Amino acid sequence: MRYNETHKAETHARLLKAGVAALRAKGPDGLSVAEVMKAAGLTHGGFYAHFKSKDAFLAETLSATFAATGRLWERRTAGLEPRAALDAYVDQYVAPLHRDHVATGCPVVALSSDLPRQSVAFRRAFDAGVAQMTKMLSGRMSRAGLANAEARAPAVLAAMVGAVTLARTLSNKESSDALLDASRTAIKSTLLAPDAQVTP
Amino acid sequence: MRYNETHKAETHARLLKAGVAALRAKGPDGLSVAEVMKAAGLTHGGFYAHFKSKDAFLAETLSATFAATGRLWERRTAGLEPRAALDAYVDQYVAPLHRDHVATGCPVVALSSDLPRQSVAFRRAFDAGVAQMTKMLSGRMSRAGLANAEARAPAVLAAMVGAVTLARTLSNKESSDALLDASRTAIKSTLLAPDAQVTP
DNA sequence: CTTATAGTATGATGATCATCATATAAACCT
DNA sequence: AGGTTTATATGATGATCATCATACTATAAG
Repeated sequence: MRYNETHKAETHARLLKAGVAALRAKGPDGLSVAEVMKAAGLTHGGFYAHFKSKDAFLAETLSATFAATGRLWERRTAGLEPRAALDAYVDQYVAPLHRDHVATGCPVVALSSDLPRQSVAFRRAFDAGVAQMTKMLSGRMSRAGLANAEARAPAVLAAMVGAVTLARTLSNKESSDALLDASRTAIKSTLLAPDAQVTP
Repeated sequence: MRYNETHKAETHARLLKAGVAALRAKGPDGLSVAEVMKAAGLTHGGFYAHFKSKDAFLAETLSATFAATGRLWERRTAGLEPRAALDAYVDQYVAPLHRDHVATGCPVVALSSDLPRQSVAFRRAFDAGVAQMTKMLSGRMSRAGLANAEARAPAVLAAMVGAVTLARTLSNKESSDALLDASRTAIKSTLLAPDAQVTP
């Protein structure tokens, strides 16, 4: 059948949305083409009218995922003073709620170990996503008056990623909560380390 | 054919060894039964005489992997003074060499995001492995004269895991090296934080 | 009102895979 | 020496999957 001009673009967007919703939960390999099409209310055959390959789809989905989570975290700290926004970011990232929701949480934590086994396009998208996150954190840090933000942001992000990663591996809830508490505290004190040269 | 008593146990061990060699590189799902058998010089059919299922094999392989890397890190710091051993552990873990060798590196970094999609047995083995690593680090810390070792070890381990995880996602070598440097420094200064109460 | 069109559906193909049933063969025991 | 045993080999089964070829169908354009 013949559709209006925007129809294909709308379907494309719908497929991406379905991909974003499922990628972190199922992983790049666990996500099947048929499943994505079904989630968008279609059958498997038409997929290749929208994407050159599954790999291309995954790469595009990953970019969309980073973009979406980026917006989400912006929204969560919107309206706060720079310092409060930075604190809130760390507090909410290194938290049980984040740990317990892989499917809507940080894609770095959800997908990092799949990376070496994925296509070049996927890895490229991942790299860009991490760069975006680092830039965002660095921005938050410098707006909060911390010096050396650009140089220090990657290590801070690493500590945050590691905390949620390890917290997810612990089956004992108390231990996991305690780890998050300890990491949150350590990260915040690292933020105020000597070379941070806080401006008033 | 009939073999001597130890033959089956030897083959079992050989299969595990093949699994250990491949698990971190290919991931639990990317590793195929036939491939493991072939690596051990056998054909696929006999697999189920040794393991109840692929999942059971993966869980056993993961335990063996944690055990092997544990021994490896012990060996790497053997003979050093407690304080030097702790330093060496952090230095070698948060390092380019570790980042560049997924297949022989820390299983937590290599497999963390596969965890939610694996069997209960696998997750249990992972949990035990992390507990072992935490205990090992905690031991190193307290032998090095640091107080609160048991409470602080998990967060330190998280920062180490996060550093290598994030370093692996960065395609730019310089950025990745810089991240490792910064993280290593931050982790070491965290080790000496106020509540560490260093004993002379 | 007709027709060309383009987005989807149906269905096939070939690949990979875990798992299992059965056959084989060589060494241990008698 | 010969029958028994048992780890391993061969081969089949059914499932899942990415990808593609082809058929359909409703509508926008004429």
